[in-house]
Amino acid sequence: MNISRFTDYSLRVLIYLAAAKETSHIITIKEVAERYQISKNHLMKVVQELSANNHINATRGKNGGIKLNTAPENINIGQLVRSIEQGSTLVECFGKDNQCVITSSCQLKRMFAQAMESFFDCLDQYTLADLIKGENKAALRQVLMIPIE
Amino acid sequence: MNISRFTDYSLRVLIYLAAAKETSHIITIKEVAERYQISKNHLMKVVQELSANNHINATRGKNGGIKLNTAPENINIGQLVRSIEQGSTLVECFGKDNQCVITSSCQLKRMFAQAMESFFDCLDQYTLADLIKGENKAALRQVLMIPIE
DNA sequence: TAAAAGATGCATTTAAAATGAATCTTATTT
DNA sequence: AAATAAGATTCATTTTAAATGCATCTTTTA
Repeated sequence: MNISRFTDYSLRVLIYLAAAKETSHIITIKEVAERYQISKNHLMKVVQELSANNHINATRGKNGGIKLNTAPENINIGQLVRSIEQGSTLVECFGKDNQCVITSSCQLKRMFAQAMESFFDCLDQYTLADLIKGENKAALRQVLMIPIE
Repeated sequence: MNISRFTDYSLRVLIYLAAAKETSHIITIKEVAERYQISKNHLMKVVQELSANNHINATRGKNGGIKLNTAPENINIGQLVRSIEQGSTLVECFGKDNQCVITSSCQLKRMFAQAMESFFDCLDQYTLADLIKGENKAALRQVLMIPIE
């Protein structure tokens, strides 16, 4: 059972931006990629999607960068992961080119769909704010080398 | 979000065996692979693991074959999928070679672990028997061409 | 107008999973 | 015993989706 790195990176970007909130310094994709030591190219695409979904605001050009578009309290983790992982195929029968011969008389799809809902419902309890509260915020700023100012 | 074909096939084998229960005819891996139109080689490995976990009984040699080792009512789907998918890495930080720099101050792992538990807890409500009850059993026997006798 | 940011499309690489193939082991039947 | 038919095991190969890289385009500001 696994979730794409794309989704993982999406969360990392949001965590970075949330941890850097109330900080004057401008955050670029390059910086985020460097601090996490991950592919800038992949991160570009991640950012692009987060931007398309209005979770973040990306501005081009000199002094451009990325920032949160919504308060962390209003970014729900379940909704977010759902939207990114939407289109993924949990098992063959969820997919477009399903070839399983018992599909018509099989209850697995229903069952798995329900389990998946439980998964997301659980994540629905959390917002981005929950990920950076208390001691975590300072710790994240330190390890990500985000200047406090 | 996805689950391996290996797990999918495991469930298909069990469904086949459960649907063929109370039938005198001996079931072989070859037959199951043919009826589902899937790789026999892969299925061999699936069967091997199901056998190792005592879910099914495999006998070698002439007139050998596979059969359920437990009543379908006693094969819990959640427990089964958990055991097969155990060792999988939901996201990087669940894995052995985790390189994520914020791991120590990140709440995602806890959160995802909880969501995964919800997923499996949901599947825990079902047993193999639930997958072959009512009209489903006859329908499965038909599409899988299992002789009724 | 140059530089610095993100956007986009295409190509390539990677890693995991799936599959194939060959051989070994076990059991049964003749 | 020998032949046959089943699963078990190991190693190699293929497939596929995901990730990454690269090149170019667009936008913004100094």
